[in-house]
Amino acid sequence: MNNPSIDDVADAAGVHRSTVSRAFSRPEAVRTETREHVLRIAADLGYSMSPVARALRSKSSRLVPLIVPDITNPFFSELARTTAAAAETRGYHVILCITNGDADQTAGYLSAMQAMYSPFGVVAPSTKIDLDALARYGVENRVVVLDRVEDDPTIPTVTVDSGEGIALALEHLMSLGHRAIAYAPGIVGTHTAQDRWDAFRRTALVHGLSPTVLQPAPGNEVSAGIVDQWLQHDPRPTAIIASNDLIAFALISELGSRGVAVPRDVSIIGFDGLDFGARFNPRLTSVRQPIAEMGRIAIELGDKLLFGEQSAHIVLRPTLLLRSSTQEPSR
Amino acid sequence: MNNPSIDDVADAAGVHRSTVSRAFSRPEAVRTETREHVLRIAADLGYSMSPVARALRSKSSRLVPLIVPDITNPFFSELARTTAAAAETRGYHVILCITNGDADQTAGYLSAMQAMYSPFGVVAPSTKIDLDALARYGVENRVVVLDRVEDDPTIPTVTVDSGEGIALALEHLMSLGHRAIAYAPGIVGTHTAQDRWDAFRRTALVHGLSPTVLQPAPGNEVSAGIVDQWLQHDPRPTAIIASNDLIAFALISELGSRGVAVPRDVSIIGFDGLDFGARFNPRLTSVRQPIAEMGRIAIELGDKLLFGEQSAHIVLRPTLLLRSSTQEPSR
DNA sequence: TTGAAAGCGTTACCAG
DNA sequence: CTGGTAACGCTTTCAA
Repeated sequence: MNNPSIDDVADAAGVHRSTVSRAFSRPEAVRTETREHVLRIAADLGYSMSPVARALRSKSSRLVPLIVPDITNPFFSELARTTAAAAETRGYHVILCITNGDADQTAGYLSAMQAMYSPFGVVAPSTKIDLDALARYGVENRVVVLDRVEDDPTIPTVTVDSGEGIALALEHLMSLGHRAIAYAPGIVGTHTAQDRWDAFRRTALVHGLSPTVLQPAPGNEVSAGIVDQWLQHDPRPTAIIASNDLIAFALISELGSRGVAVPRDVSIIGFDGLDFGARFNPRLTSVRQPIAEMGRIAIELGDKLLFGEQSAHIVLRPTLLLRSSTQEPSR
Repeated sequence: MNNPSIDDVADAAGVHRSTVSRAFSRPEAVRTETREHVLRIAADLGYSMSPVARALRSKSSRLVPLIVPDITNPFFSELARTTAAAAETRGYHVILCITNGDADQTAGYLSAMQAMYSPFGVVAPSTKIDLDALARYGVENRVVVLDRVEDDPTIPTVTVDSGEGIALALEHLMSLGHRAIAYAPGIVGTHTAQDRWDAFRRTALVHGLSPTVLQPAPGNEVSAGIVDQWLQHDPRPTAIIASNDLIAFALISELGSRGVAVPRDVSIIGFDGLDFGARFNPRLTSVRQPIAEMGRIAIELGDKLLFGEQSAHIVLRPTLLLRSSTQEPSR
């Protein structure tokens, strides 16, 4: 027989199908002897429950949408990896939802999530825009928001302390002797970018530095624009904090193509601490976000949501990842 | 009313639920007038079909597993992006399945795929091992294999012509004046790696070159091992073809940390043509695989499988992506 | 602790 | 072309 159903198991075990059902989903509600017998027969028959039938009847599946703007961004792909791993560990399956930062797509995924009876979803939003869609579906649904502080305290969030990260970067550069330190915000509009920008400004002032920001002229390619700004600045900053690793990579590439070497001519520190940074040229010093924990905690929070637990707001601490893209200023 | 069911629509439209069902799934089997009326009412009510109930009854869902060894590898993440986009276009949803190259995990995903009534799956296997799992689950005829030539001709495949890609790389380097050209195979065991290796050997001989292979000593870190080999070689190769972009990145990083500059001291060409290569330092010249097409075609082939079409074997042609990591040899 | 019956929201099949 | 009936495989009452 090909795909044994619950009735096949019930018949073979000489019990009713409700007993088989209970043996799997509420083992404590079945006499030990019966349960073991049923599970044995089920194993012999190679039975496995139909998630589809279960979802239809119980109105709850194990399909967890992971909503990200762009999976080719290594931050999100590392996040996807850790989230998917944590999900599988707990018997969930991750549905990959790539929005390209488009609110309509996000909305579409959220409604698909309802239709699939997803127990909860994990959202790593790019911009404010995604969250409007959330507001429409998210509150009635169950959603965990990553890397984004949310106004609504009922939505659980997992974030990393931007202020601490920026302070780590700044203090590292200062300890190397840098004083003219610039910040490269990159593409604006994302909430985390804004957080880091603010933190830079604040922290620089605290340390008595004048906060230089390398804002590319609009219309330019971002990294080219930042390098232009850097070249024009007087005094020219001896170190740059990039708002994320991707910006740092692009910046170093652009500098390289103009004959400026990192860290010889200028130190660069990123923000994310992507594994890939260890294979960049030069190896990228960065503020490391605990991405593996973020994924795991997101799934745990979602899981807890099901048991009616209070929504939590977890703030993780970044660490410094010392590699080869920073050194003492040459002057 | 919250989630209107098919019966709600039927009642509101004054027809039977079978008619509503047909209006959606086999429109041509319903009189135009009736169909338009039904669809209108359905839209008014905000009705959308329950994919779960449909899957249970029809034994077919729109959930397509995408099975990859590692999503943080940019080749696979770009593939995931294009595949997911193509899937959504046709009303499929991609389930992200990350195997870490583990056969058990692959097997688990394949059986989950059956349980979810997936119409087909897309597999980008890492090693031979993944395919054994495929065979065991008897889902051979519901799977599209990417980037891997399969022995069984009934399995549809999408691949890129390795021979042509290697020839493109070799001829590019030769046209620059290189004669001492080495190949860096990187991690072995994957089928495509083997293909490219063979192609290099063959093509080098055709061009009258002696095929130098930079095989890292076992136990070493791969990129360090390759660089060691390169340093020891006499005459020292003036150019290296990396078996994929990731190896090229790691190689350039390792060379950089030893004071060897690319392309000044040695030219490097990758294989994949990842978007990210444009942000590397230096910008990476590479053999470009048409990743967007691979994803799209994979979904199309899967789609066709459902209509009982013959399984196809699509071979795509690579192109040369000229950037900044190659130049004339200095000597 | 177990059994029986009634759905969950669809589609397949057979009549008309 | 449309309507009715019976499933799909499970969970959830409610009774025993």
